[in-house]
Amino acid sequence: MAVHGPAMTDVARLAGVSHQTVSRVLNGHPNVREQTRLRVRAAIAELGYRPNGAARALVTGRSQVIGVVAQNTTLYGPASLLAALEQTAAEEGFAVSVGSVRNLDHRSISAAVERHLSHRVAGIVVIAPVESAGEALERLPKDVPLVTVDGDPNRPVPLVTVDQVAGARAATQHLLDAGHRTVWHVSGPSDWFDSVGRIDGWRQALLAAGLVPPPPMPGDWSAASGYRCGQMLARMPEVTAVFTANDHLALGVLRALHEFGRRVPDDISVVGFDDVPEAAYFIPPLTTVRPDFDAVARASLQMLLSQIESGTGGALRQTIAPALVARESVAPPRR
Amino acid sequence: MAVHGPAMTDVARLAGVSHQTVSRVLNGHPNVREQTRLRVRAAIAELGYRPNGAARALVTGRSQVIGVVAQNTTLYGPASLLAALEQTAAEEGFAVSVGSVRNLDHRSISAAVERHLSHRVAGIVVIAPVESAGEALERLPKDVPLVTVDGDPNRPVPLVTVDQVAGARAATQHLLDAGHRTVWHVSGPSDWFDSVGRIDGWRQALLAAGLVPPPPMPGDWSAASGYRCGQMLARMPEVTAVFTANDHLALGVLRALHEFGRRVPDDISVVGFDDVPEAAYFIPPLTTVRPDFDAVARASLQMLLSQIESGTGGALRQTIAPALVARESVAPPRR
DNA sequence: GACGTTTCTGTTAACGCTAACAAAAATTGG
DNA sequence: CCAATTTTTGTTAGCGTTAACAGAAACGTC
Repeated sequence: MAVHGPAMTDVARLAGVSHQTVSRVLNGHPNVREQTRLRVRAAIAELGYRPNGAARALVTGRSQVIGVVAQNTTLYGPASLLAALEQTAAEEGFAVSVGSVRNLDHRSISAAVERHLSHRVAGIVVIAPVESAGEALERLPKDVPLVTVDGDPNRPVPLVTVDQVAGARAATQHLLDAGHRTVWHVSGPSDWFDSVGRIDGWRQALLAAGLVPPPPMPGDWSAASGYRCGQMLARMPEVTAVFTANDHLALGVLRALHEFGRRVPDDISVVGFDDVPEAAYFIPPLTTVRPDFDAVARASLQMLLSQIESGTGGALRQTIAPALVARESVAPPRR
Repeated sequence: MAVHGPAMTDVARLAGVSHQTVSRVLNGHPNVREQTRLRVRAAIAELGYRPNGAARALVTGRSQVIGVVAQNTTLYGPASLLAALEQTAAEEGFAVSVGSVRNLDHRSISAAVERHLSHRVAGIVVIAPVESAGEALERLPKDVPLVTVDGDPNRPVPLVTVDQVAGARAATQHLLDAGHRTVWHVSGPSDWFDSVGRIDGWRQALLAAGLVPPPPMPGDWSAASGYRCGQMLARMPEVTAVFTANDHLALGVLRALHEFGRRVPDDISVVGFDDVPEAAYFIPPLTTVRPDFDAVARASLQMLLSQIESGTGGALRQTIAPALVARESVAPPRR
């Protein structure tokens, strides 16, 4: 395609120096005379020169790009995470290349990672919330900086994760504190670690209160499945409090309860997870748990960068605590 | 960082051929003996060789990467678009590099584009829904394949866009057909083309029916602003039908109406735009307009690829028609 | 079997940059 | 003012790939 822009030698010629000096100016090398630096900068500006990342990547063996592997970036959680990662990476001078994936199975993940590797990305962030993803990761080249987000807590891979257990415990405790006798749970898909953690936290809170957890009702994150679970819950008169694994499930539950004439929070209290921006405008406004996606992004990127710089692939671990956001969907049970 | 993987010459040595033959096998060049091809493939597999995209990009002047510039990829529309683009691009063997941007002003956009250019992306897709973005685009190098999505219809730049006007007209007409005397509108921010188009379509439908459009109420896409507008609408007894510029605005309106005891659809009908997955679980299920993001992504990518291949920067234009999705939030007005 | 074609394979030279070293210029100290 | 040092600049050699051309095999044809 048409005119290749000017190269370093063109800048050098215009500034009356060698291309190496231009390179030094570009990379902030200290030993360049101020006057020379200015002349080079002027030449760069005049020609509209842009360094060629490919050439740089070739010679240094590493591009200023971070690869992200994620599934379904339409969901609120992954989308927020991706956006936050991109922002943080940009601040550090890194671009973000997305390799989204339809299914989080071995092959898809490996393929996405391969694509990133062949572009010589500096490091890879895998948003790997399901079991099958973890396996794919263990057979990756060991020399590629890697961080997983919301991945398997039991794998020896650097991991940043929202503290699902603590969040779920807080949500459940909040309902117990309001006076409810027990709390039901609409869960996410059982192969997501997020789901498992949230089930776990809910169960812990109940057990700690000396209660026997009722069977969790399995959903799939969607409002549709929340609606189906809600239809069952609505018909069970003993249910007064429900914790759903995310806000969209809660939305479905809310509608089912509404249809069955069970009022929220008067008859049943509901707590969600994620704090999607719309949660405050559900009917009624939803009490929920807000994970700090920015913090997760920052932590993962920092972890990745330290690997990139040091070259060591330490198996670190960092957990971000979420916060409960109280709104109107919780009230004491009526007696 | 550790071991650089094997290079083409290593494969060549193992297979007993020249590196150029390896290159030919990799690029599907026809004139290679079947037997040689197999030997090379075997060597590639044995060594776990991965072609170096940077080297390829350097010599061809173009990487297999498409840059996407977008704002706020957390919103449903942009997120869906991004995901669809990534899918489509992957099918064509392209990676997608995201340069999201806090504000869609000149400088941010230019900066994001610069970043992409310095990585020698093959082309750029700008999701540029606001006025200020357009200006930045006109001063870009002319030789970079570029497509804008949801951008300014009046600029000489290749553009793919959802037919906002037709969608809004359909939504409004749907309400008029149900028997409503007029239709109110809660709009998006006035600097978004999406908003302008939707206002336009709404207005057209009313004018075509011989009606005088009431003043549109300005929102900002958020449920919060929908809620504020809804509080006003709820107090106006003459209002029986509302078209909101997106589903989240509709959610806010629904809640305000609910609080004021105005029932939907019995007292007031509401139609949204976007068909977010949750819309079917609002109270009541929301009638809305569904843009086909996959189609938009396919069209933009195809347009971009044809520019990349041909080298010509034709100012094409393509419009994707959205579809009305009827649910329960619309009913005839009570007399 | 010699000759022109076609098909396949190898050789060489970039692409634009950084790293490593070499040379020149500026600075210092006596 | 000369030598020793430090700072600044230039030269050369790759990084791993593709493009362009050159050379070698294989295949017909007479």
